[in-house]
Amino acid sequence: MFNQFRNKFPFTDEKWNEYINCFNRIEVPAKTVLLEEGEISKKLFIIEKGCIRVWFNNNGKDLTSQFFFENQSVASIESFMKQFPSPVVVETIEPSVLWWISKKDVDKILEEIKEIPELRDRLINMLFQRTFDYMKHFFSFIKDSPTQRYLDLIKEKPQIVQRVPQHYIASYLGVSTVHLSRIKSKLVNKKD
Amino acid sequence: MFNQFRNKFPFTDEKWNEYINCFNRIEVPAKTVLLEEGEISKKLFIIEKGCIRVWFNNNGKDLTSQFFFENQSVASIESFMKQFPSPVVVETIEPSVLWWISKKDVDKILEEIKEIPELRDRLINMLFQRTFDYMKHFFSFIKDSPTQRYLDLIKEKPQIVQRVPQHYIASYLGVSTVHLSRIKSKLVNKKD
DNA sequence: CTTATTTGATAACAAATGTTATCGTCTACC
DNA sequence: GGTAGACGATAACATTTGTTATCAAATAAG
Repeated sequence: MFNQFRNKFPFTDEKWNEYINCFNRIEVPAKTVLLEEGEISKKLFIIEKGCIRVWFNNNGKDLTSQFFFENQSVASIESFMKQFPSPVVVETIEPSVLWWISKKDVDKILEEIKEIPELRDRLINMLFQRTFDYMKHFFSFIKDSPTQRYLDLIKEKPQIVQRVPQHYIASYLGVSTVHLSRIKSKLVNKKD
Repeated sequence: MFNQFRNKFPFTDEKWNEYINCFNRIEVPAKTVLLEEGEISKKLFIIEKGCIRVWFNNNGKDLTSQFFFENQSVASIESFMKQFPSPVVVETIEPSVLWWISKKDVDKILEEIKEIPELRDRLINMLFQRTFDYMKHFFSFIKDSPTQRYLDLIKEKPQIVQRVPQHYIASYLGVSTVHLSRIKSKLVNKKD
């Protein structure tokens, strides 16, 4: 699982192994809640196999804000970083194989590597990039119609359209499942 | 104009005056465009008197993303910081008295004060805060109805409701002017 | 293999929102 | 003081989207 990243980090083999050993492998079924709303996040997950969604409760309906797939790391960033109660739920969609690392170990590693400016910059960049992605998603709610958002999703994140059940996609696009069905059927008819 | 901030900065009088002298006072009528869409931002503005909106063109209709009032600083942050073409237009709403400072002078000052960690942190915090505000605004588009957004606006930013023409508020809330009128009239009737 | 659950499509109706047009008021400017 | 333009309210109608209900297909669990 981790060997593929080995050459990206300037650590001694000893350090590398020490860090790898902080991770714990688990297998969970579909629809496993990894972090409840209101809970304080203590674990960061990396996906070996499977798929996770992050959502929050909005007047009884769930609104999906992000999807994650293989090799991505997942947490309620605000809750994990600042140890606030999480505003979101983290939940598997498919049966998944995950590796988790505790907040304590992450802090320890971050402390140890903070002298390596190359890594620090990469980390800050990662956080920024995620923030930008988030912004872009929100932005599209204001700018684009649901139909346009769906077309963009097909183009830019085909994995989501292919692997995720449609009602989660509807909740990600901010429309009802019925309306997403309508959108799809209109698109098909337009092509004819 | 600047004396009110004097005690917030740990500079010698000499440095303070040098920095103050980087600012240029201008008076402009209402609806003056301070930064065009696509232009690279070279000036940061501080408002002594008046009111500014930042908006972008979305399929021919303008969509206001932010309002600024007295004592706030205004720029297309992305364009000013990274010298990209601006995605937004910066435009006065009322006749305004502004102070501007050039990108060059800002860079010079930032370079000089980067050794003062207190100031650096305050600056980073400011940027973060603005990003959070932005996020919060976007978020409300997904979570809340236009009516709810309008009620929140009255509560949290009464200045906007009081000073800004209604069609700009409609464009800020993401609804047509007609619909904002409807929302207002429904609210009035409900109170009776 | 059988059954329960999940998923997705569709219809019928309701509610929200946009569009266009008209009118009245207010304000800036000559 | 008169006039053009900006601003806001309202009506009538169109379009988009949500809601509820029903059915069919796919999938998972026993």
